[in-house]
Amino acid sequence: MTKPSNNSCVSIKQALTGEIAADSNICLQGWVRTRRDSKAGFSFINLHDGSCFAPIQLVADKDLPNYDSEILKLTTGCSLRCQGKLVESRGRGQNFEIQVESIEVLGWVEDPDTYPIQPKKHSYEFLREVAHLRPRTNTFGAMTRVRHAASLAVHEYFSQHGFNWIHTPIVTASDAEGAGQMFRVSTLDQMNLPKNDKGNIDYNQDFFGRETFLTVSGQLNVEAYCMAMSKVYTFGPTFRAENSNTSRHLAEFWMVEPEIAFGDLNDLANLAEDFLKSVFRSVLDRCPDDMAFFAERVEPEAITRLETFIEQPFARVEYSEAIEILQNSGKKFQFPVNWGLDLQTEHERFLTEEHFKGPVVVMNYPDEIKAFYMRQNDDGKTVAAMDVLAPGIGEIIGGSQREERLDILQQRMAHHGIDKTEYDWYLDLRRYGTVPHAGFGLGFERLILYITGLSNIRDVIPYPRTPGRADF
RNA sequence: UCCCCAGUAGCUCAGUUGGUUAGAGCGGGUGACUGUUAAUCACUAGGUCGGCAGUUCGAGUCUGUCCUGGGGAGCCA
Repeated sequence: MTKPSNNSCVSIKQALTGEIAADSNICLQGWVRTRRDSKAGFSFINLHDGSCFAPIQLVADKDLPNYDSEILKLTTGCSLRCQGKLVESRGRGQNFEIQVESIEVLGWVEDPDTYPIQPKKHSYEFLREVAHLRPRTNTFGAMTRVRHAASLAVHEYFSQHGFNWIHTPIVTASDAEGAGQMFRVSTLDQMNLPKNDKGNIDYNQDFFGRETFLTVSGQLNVEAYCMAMSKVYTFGPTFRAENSNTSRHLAEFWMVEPEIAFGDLNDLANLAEDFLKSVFRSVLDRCPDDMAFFAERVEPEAITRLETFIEQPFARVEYSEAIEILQNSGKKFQFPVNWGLDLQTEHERFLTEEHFKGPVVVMNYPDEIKAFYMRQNDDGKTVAAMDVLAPGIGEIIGGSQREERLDILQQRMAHHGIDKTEYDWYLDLRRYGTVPHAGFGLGFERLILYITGLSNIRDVIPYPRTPGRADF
């Protein structure tokens, strides 16, 4: 027997936003956040269902048949279905509430004493240990809705600007993209690895007939589609096996990588700026309650700094100028500032937080510290690379114009020790109708960090994967 | 991977120069009270003080080591 259809139920969001007429009889389903009893003969139950930030208040009268047997025993986390009338609230704190006509308990909390999610402040560290239950908290509910809104905003922006979303592969054979350590993908018996005549592991016998890994970037693949579709982007999971233990790194994260044909580094910087502002605007519009919560409880500037970000043009500075600014700052840095060295975290922070007091695009870096595919500038010593630095989180976007000239790309590959045979297909893109093109990579979780004001990247993805941890 | 910090009740924390039976708030249970808002009040249950080894008459407290977590750095998105 199946239960009666519940499709007559509405979401708490629908009930609270005035979408449903007052005095309507409606059905709601959700989880109990708190219960308060009045001996005057009723209980208040705050119910949440993830549809919006606010819970809805159920007013359950003692005359309900299961009042003593069940309703008085509801604790935080219990799930229930409720039938009742949507009425204007007689109390303060909410406009509408539900005058309950019936409550059906769907799931009890079997041991309320040890149920980890309580209506109180928990530490983020503790909540990471219960990552399967933390979406029931205000913070993670809000983060989840904001993450969703930002995802949609990414797709909407690109779609409205004529980009095609390209589903680049997760499994790759490229092992030298220069973007970091890779996770091996293999079906070989780890206890009994086949060897070739040289005594090495014989990957010819592996699933793909060769060594394969999880992708560290969809960029090279998406460039090929860029050379046909003109404007493309990837948005998917990315894997780095670096032993990075910081609040800004994950082993599995989501990356957005647009690529534009017929464009140069300035076009790319324009795209980055317009794109970020559009996403922020969209999240502020879609998630006002969630953002208000972050501003109130997590980061007071959460909303105002996004608004400022949207209004102000990005500062743009040449790498060489940035070095001069740092050298003339009078600041004592722990790491040296010299032309040819990469910017350290402390340098990025000075530029964004003290000198420019806002986001900065740093352009045209020394070629020696950048990847092989970045376009050589005419000065012979820099490449057309750019980083977008944001206050508080550092590098949020890294990108470049790509080297579209076959001979120079081959020289750079040789210089970086890249095996040309592995990248012959990539060189084909320069042999057959090459055009100037450019693209960047955006760490999606870093974007969510910046939007929410949360400070640890493990708290803006449902199940964080970091060195030594792959729970849940 | 390197440097620093932390680990005490289900959770958040206090615990003095080493000294009897380790405390509080929240959460749970019981009761009182109230159109309540993380309600309030009273009572109550709940702890091998991260593991192991050591110093000491005596260790939550000191030492070593391991584990776990956090912050910072490197690497990067």
